[in-house]
Amino acid sequence: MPKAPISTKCTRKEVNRGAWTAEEDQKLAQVIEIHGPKRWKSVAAKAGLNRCGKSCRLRWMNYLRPNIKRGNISDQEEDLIVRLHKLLGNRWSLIAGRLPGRTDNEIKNYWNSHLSKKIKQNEKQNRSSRMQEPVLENSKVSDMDTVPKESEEGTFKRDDNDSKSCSIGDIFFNFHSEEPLNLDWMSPFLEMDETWFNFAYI
DNA sequence: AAGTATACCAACCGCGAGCGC
DNA sequence: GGCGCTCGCGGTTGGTATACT
Repeated sequence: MPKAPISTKCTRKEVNRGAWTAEEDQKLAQVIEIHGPKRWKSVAAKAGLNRCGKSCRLRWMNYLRPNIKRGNISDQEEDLIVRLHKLLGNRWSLIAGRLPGRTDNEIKNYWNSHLSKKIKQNEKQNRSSRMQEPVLENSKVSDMDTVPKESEEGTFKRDDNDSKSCSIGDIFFNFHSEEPLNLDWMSPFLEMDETWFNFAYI
């Protein structure tokens, strides 16, 4: 008889769901203060919360953690999010890692509700304005043209071998530069993870 | 004022990776 | 090596607030 797949879903009937109460937050924070943010299943049990570990982790990561900023994403932060998304695609945790006090969930929500629309609008405007411009020989492509299509749609893949087409120079050096940059040397780094990024993005 | 549409965001879900046994 | 558990991530859902008709 085949074994049932391991479920990560909180299926216990008695498990609390939905919005967290102030009391639950307090209990969770107390237990984490003592035992640390690990072993979420036991944290939930120790706190006497009828919540699954996953739910506790999410609550801690997005709300209860110290130094969490809420709301009012500044223009600077927004600009950074756009640039990072251009580079990394939907790797929200990496993007959040570059924005102190912001969570991946918040950035993801902000992107989905604000920025994705904004960018689509910009694209439309760019396209329509380009339609009216005369086509110049050897004319330089715009920033948008250097971004992989998938990235625009938010489905940039981690292992995308075509990542060379992402205009990393726009992000790291001079976002609005008119000068073409030779960035071939950087393409190997595009396959790497946060480590190189911490090094490269200052 | 009431009903409907849209925007926002907290929370949930499924999946994959990492780790210890 | 295989299994089970835990964690983290990204996609999605659903409830609430606000705007619009």
